[in-house]
Amino acid sequence: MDRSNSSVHSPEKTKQKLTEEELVVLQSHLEEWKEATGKDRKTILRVVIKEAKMQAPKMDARLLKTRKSMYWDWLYNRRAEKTLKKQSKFSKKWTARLVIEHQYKKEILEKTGARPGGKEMIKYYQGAVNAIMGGLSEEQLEESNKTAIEWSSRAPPTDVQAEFAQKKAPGMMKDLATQLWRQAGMRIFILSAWKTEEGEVRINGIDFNDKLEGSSFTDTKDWKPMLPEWNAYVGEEFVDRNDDEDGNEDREEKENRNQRRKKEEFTLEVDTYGLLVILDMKSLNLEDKKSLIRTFLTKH
DNA sequence: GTGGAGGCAAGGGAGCCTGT
DNA sequence: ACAGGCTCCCTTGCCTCCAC
Repeated sequence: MDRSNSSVHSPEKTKQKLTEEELVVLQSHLEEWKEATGKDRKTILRVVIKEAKMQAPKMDARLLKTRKSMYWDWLYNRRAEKTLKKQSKFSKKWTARLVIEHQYKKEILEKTGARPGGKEMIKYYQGAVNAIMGGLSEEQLEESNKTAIEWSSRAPPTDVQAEFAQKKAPGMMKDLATQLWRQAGMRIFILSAWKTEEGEVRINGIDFNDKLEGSSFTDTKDWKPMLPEWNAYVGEEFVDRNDDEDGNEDREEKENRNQRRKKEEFTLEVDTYGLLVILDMKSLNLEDKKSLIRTFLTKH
């Protein structure tokens, strides 16, 4: 932000630096910009141009055009401060469309008019999404847009998280383990805990070392002693997170939750006696299953 | 024989990248 | 700033491959 720092080389080619006032305007729209996509970014840029132009030094039409590019570049280059070069491969950006696909899943499938899973269904899927979206009001679409920003910047609701935990998380963990091994020569073993859509806590130890030029940790070492501590932590952590989640729950909801908490504690307690909780078998491939079952049998 | 993993199908949207 | 090309994503169940 040091104005005296402007380039002294080939001044005729050097753009005039953005003023502090212009930067204030840009900064005020940055967060909005980061969460927006495509068309919305253009809308934001228009607002920025309108506001920043008032703060900009006097200039002719040609310079003004350059200025607009500078605004765009300034915002674009700050689109993801933390990972400027590359978005994390683990991040997920929700769009209004993706939100609608999730929220209207049942209606969309009905709309395809075909048997789920068939070629016909796949063929008509996108059209069905478009039809559903076409049937929504401006307000509903705007709401989906807001939801998309909310889900991207904070987190999607628990049912979406549960689905992700089941369908995508195993692949993500394998990816993480592979990259850490390749890029850092690092070995990891992941002890995880997550909540299903039904609200049950599942615990899983997962290890890809035998697929990464190494031998399996879970297969060759006794990792059971880790479980009691982990279970205790999970018991506390998952309960706390729920209580913090929303402040406006009614009493009935709270009671249901407490009942659920008891069930969780029971599950976890059993676990501390040394039973491995491998409820999430679906998420494991054959090798991992064999490995876990071998470990399980060895320990009993 | 059984059962899991992974590929596959169509097609529209969206982001990224490159070049201008 | 933006066009165009490329790649990936998303949907669900079928089907093949493979290990046991």
